[in-house]
Order: sequence, then C-alpha cells, then structure tokens
Amino acid sequence: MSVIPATPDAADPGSAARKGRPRSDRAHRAILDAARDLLMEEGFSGLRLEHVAARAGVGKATIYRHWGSREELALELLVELAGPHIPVGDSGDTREELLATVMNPLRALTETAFGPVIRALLSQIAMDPRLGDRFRATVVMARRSEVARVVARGIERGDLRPETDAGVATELLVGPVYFRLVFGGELDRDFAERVVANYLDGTAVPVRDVDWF
Amino acid sequence: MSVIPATPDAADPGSAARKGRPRSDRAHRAILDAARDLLMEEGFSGLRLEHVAARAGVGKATIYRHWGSREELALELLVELAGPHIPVGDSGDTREELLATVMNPLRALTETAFGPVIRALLSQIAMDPRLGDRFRATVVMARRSEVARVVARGIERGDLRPETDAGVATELLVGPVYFRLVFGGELDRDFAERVVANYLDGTAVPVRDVDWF
Amino acid sequence: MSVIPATPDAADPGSAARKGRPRSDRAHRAILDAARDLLMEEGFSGLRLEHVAARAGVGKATIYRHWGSREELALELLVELAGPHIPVGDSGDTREELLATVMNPLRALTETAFGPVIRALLSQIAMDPRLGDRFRATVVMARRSEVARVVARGIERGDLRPETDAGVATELLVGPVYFRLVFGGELDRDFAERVVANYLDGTAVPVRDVDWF
Amino acid sequence: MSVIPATPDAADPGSAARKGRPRSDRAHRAILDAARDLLMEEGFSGLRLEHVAARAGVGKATIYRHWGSREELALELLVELAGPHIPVGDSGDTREELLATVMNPLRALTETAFGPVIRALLSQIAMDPRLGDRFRATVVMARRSEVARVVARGIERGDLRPETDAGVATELLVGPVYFRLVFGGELDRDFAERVVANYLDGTAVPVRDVDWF
DNA sequence: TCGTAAACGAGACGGTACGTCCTGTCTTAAC
DNA sequence: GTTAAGACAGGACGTACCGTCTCGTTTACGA
Repeated sequence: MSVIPATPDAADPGSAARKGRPRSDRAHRAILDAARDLLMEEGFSGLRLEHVAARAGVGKATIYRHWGSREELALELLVELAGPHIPVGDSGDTREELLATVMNPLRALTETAFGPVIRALLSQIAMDPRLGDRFRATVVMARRSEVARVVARGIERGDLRPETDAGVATELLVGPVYFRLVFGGELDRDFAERVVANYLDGTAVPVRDVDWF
Repeated sequence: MSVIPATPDAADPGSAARKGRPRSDRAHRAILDAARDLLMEEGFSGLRLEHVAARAGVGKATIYRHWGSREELALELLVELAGPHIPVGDSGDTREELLATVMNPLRALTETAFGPVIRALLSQIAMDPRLGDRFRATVVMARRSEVARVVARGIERGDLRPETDAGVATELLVGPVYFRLVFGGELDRDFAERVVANYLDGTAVPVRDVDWF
Repeated sequence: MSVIPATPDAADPGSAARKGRPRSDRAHRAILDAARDLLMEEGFSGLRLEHVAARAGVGKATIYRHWGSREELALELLVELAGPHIPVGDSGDTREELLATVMNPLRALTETAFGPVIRALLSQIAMDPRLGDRFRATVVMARRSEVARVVARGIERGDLRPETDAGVATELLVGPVYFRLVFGGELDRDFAERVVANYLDGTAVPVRDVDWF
Repeated sequence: MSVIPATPDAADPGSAARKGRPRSDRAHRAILDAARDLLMEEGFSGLRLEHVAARAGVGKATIYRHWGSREELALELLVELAGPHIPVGDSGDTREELLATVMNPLRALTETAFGPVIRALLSQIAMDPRLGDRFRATVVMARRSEVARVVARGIERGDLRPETDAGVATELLVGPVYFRLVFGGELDRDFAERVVANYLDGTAVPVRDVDWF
C-alpha cells in the first residue's frame, strides 16, 4: 500500500518510458525497516532521518526523494503495519466475531511492530492533519467498516438488537484497547472478553416486566 | 500538585532557613503559561525551550533550574490541567453520574487547554516511562478511583448489577472518548449519551424466559 | 601556508577521489575575513564564533568543520598575515638591511591587519602551546633565519665583527618593536634608526689604545 | 598600591564614621590570591569570576563591590606583583647595573607569579585602554625612569658615551626579555649578559682612524 | 555502444535548537 | 550596610540534525 512519491508519479501510466536510473527498491525497503526500528526505539520526535539514512546505508537525499517528509515515511510504515490486522472473518458466531474485533487490534498492538510504531505516532495522528487525516481515511475507515459488518451480521443472526448503534461500536470495542495502550493496564484475552461481555450484556439491572408477580 | 524541583528540595522542611535568593513564582507561572501555549500550537516535539524562555521573558537556565527537562515541565502542566476535571459528585441518579463520567473528560478535551496539551503528549505518555508512569500514578489513578466510586454507588442503589466489572468501567466509558480524540469523530453530548446507553443496556437481544409460551 | 583541516586531509593526495560535496572556498575565505575583522575589534577573548559565523554568512558548524577551534582559526590568520613581512632582501648595504629588519615588523604591526591581530593573540601565543608552539615553529623561526642571514651577510661584507652574536640579534632588533607595541611608545622610522644605531655602535665609551698620546 | 574601589571611597577619611559592616580585608586578599592562581592556570579569557568567588569562598557580588570589573582586579594584581622588581640600586659598576636592569624583569618573569600573570594579560595591556593606560602610567613609567637613572649614572661615570640615547634604552635592554617571554628562547643569566654586551659594545667593526698609516 | 538522464552514496552547506556555563544584577537572611 | 548564597535575564558555547546542495559514480533506456 504505497504512498505517493515525493516528486514524480504524476506521470502518465501508459506512455511510461521513465528516463534515467530507476528508484532502488532495496533502498526503499531498507529505509522503511530502519525507520521502523528507530521509531520503536526512540519515538517519533527522536526519529532522526540522519540516523535512518546511516542505518539503511543510504544518502539522506534518497529519503527525501522517496517521501519528502518524516511524516509521509511514518504514514507508509503505519499503513503497511496496520493493514493485516483489520479483517474479521464471518465465523457464524457473533460473540466470537466481536471478540476477534477486540483481539485483532489488541494483538497487533502487543505482538507486532504496529504497537510501538503507533504509540510513537499517536500524537502526530492526533495533531498533524497531514498524517492524521490520511490515517483516518485509510486505516480507521477500514476498521470502522469492518466493525459495521460484524454488527450487521450480528443483527441479521438475531444476536444483536436491531437498533444496535453501529456508529459507536468501534469506539466501544476498540477504544478500551487503545485506552490501555496509552494509560496502562493488562492487554490480554481476559480483558478482551470482559469488554465484549459488557458490550453485549450491559451493566444495568434488567427491567422485569414480570412485576405482576 | 507540584512536581519535584530540579535541584534543591532535599532541604529540611521544618527548620527551613533556605539560602540565597528564592525562586521566582512569577517566572514559574510565566514558563508554565508559555509552555502550554506553545505545546498547543506546535506539539511536544515542536516545543522549543528556547521559545518558551523567550515568550515567558525568562532565561533558559531558569527553566532548567525549575524542571530539569522538557518532560517534567510537560508533566506539571498536564497534572495541573487534568486535576479539575476528574471528580464526579454523588447526584443520586446513576445514569446522570455515568454521563458525567463520560462528559467530564470529554469537556476537558474539547473545551479546555487540557485537550490540545494531552494530544501533544499522548505519545510521550505511551512511550516515555518518566512521563507515563507519573501520569498514570496521578491522573489515571485518580480517574479510575472516581469511576469505581460511581459504579459502587450504582450497585448500592440497585441500578447496576452487583457483579458489574468495575475493573474495565473506565476503559468502557472513557476509552471511547480518547479513541475519538485521536482517531476522529464527534465529541459531543449525544456521543456521550450513546456510550452510556450501551454501557448500561448492552446490545444483545435479551434472553426471554418466556420462550416456553 | 595552510593549517591542517579539522577532520579529513588524511586522504591520499594523488589518487584523490574525495567523497561528498567539497569544502567551500568561499566560506573558508569569508570566515577568515570575518574573524580578522572581529579579532581586531574585540580581541581574542571577545572573538565570538557565533558572530564570525553571522558576519561571514555561514553556519557555525562550517567553522568547526574547517578549523576545530578558535585557536586554529586564529593561527591560520596569523600565519597568513605575518608571512609577507618577513623577507629582507640583499641590498648590499648592511645598515640598510638591518633597518629593514626592524622596519619590516614595525610596518606590519602599524600599517597592516597583522598589528591588531597579533596584539589580540599575544597572550594566547605566550600561554597556549597549541597556538604558541606552532607560531614559533613557523613565523618566529622564519624571522630568526632571516635575521641570521642578514647578520651573516654583514659579517661577510666586513661591516659586522666576525664574532657577532646572531643568536640574540632578533631579540635586539625586533624585541624593542614588540616592547613598544605592548607597552607604548612611538613606532616610526626614527625609532627604528635609533635601534639600529645602538645595535651597530653600542653605548660604551670606546677603549682607546691610543692612550700613549 | 591600591586601585580605586568600585563604589565608596569617595568618602572623607576624617569625618569617617562609615556606616554598616566594614569591608572584609580577608575577602579582598582571598579574592586577589584566587584570581592570581586562576589567571596563571587559565589565562585572562579563562578567568571566571564565578570560579574566583568559589575558590575565595566569597559571593560574586563582593568582587564587584571591590573592583567593578575583571580588568580592575587584574590591574591591581599586576601592579602588586610588578612593584618589587623595578628598582636598580647604585652599585658603582655600570655593567653590573645594566645587567641588573635586564635580570630584574627576567627574574620576575621566570621566578615569580608576575611571569604567568603578565603573560595572561599581555593582550589586554596591548588592546584595552582601561588596563593598558594604567599599566603604562604606573609600572612601565617606573621602569623607564629607573633605566634612565642607570644610564645617567653610566654617563656620569664615563662608562657610557654622553650622547647615549636613554629614550630607547629600556626597549634595548628589556625588549629582548619580553620578546623571548612571548616568542620563546632561553631566559637566563647568559642571555642577559649577551644583551648587555651587545648594548655596550655594538656589533659594528670599529672605525680605525689609523688608516693614514 | 554510446550518450543522456536520473538516482545513488557521501558529505558540506546555512540554519535552528540543544543543554551548559558564565555574566553582571538582584534579593534573600545573617551578622 | 556588607556578607555568602544563590536565583535572575541574557547570551555564547560546541554539538546534533534539519532540509538543501553539490560532488563523483552507477544504472537504465533509446538513439
């Protein structure tokens, strides 16, 4: 899932026939890997392009040729790492799918490089439109649609009430995971199950219309 | 809620008799104000102590005398701004108190300087133990206790089921708010009400024991 | 007469093939000129590299890339300014050559930038081996050899006594000039002539072996 | 030989009855000693009043109360150290007195603290009128008068020619010593004797009026 | 097969900010 | 009213990176 290059690409796709030496995939990949490692170690504000270049064995200018800014580089990294953890398959079991909806990001955050990377980028996403808007337009939107599909299937199956509010389902299921990522607390299967349980059952004492007893 | 000074303070509290010219409250206050403004404008990584000093009309060394690092300064700011928005009074109405539990941080984030400031500091909180641990030990802990009290009162009143899981209540009620802060979406009273409604009622189709009809 | 660069230069002189963008001669020259002016205005201890950089339109780091320290920069300046004023040509007239030996440094000190610059650096030369040793090894040594040649020619011509002490000739001829530079007094041709006259004729009443008169 | 205090002293000595705590001689002395040591170690530009204050066990403000500037402090030091080495007694032997004229400053420079201190201050004397003018008006003037007296006695005794140029005698006798102080070379009795020998006898081949033989 | 053109690595460029140090002034409490 | 202590505003230090700009070299395509 590539991000728009720094300079060219506006080019015609058909005529093609680009001149000069082509961009080096090796360099592209090496930069992304180096950036990922350094981002995890130092955070976004500690991400020095000079260090990325050194670790990747690349000239600084090459980074600017491919991305144009630290933010664009970070975004490509983010999208690349987030992508695989979004889909929730149709398992036929609503509770199971809801659990997957919580466990997918939870696992991505705790077991893959996506965790440290997004930790490092949370503030940028929250503040910088260049990064935030594009992250929202891609990753967050994909996640929301996936959750909406899970809810729809749940309603269809008669497991969720028809009026279930899909508009806040992502917040209710995934919000708690990100809350703990930032503010601390266990991020494990037990936590995910408690979130799902509350999501399904609520906490209120049921209104018994059997009050004619 | 003061943060430990950079250097002295080891001193005896009772006998006192501090030597030399005392620290300037005016400078302390001016630095905090300037830092708050610049943090909101530029983010944490764009927070230049040189600019803070200039805007506060203060020497750079004075900042280091009072705090010793950007992070400590940011933490004092955060604690100072977060403090007022945590308590939830006993209103007698559980739903109302739950709504306040959601609306308090929501309003702090959208209507006060706390919003921009914590946006700027999310990554630091999530990554840097110096800042994160102390933020968790103060602000987050205070919030969790407050939520636990609200849940306890709800159970006592018979509005919440006795087995209600207080350990994830903060995540369920406040997590969605922070999720939207970072990943976008309306942050208004309607949102808060939907969160509370889901928290109380869940989404599952109620199990009707009238199925022997 | 160049001074050793801050970092590279270890390089092969023949094969060459230097990597990266080459050092800028324009910057080198601009820094030397700015340093000269500021040294003359403010003295060595008042020579702020930040001001040199600003006046030369150059980044501070560029100065450190080329010289590594204020002292090395000052030395190159000194050597560059001192060089032209050392040689004394063979005029055939010993008194004339001795006068040139005094007038050369006198004119350099009073009529060129070398005067203010060395005034500013006297203490460094006298105290700091980094600067002093290298100044002695280049400029002072060159001056001493030149004076020794003048004395040798004078002896050869029969104008100076054969046992004339070349080892203190520089001190006797040039010492008085530097003395006045520091401690005050006219520095003009008349002064130079009086120094040469005393050097040649001494002050003692001649021992007349004609005492049989 | 005290230098004018920074602030008070304008006061009348008779009426007296100065108010408040009197100045501390201990502090004055301790500051001078600390300044001397640090000047010898670090040079004038490395002389930090903060370090002087610390080493003397004194508040920084006290230094400013007594001297008002680094230069005034340095001057008092210089005058105090130079004073003892100027007088040349009447020994009856002109060559001996001339040797003392050379050896006095030579010994002061090599065997006492005056050497390192004046090394450190040469540039200031040569450049800064505040220091230079007052040094010239006191120490240099005293030296010149002393040399003039030695020359006068030499003429009177018939050892020096009546037309001997007293106006450059100091330069010819003491200049070589300072030259070596800055630019290197042995500073010992042998050097002094060679300087005196040249001063008395010159270097020119004597004009023999026996050419009518 | 040979230009031509662009990307490559390297590293210097003019800058900005860092965190430290020191300046000369000020504000305390103690004497 | 001076003292030691130490905070104050200011400013330079030498270092580290920024994003841009040459360099000489490498790699592809079309003439």
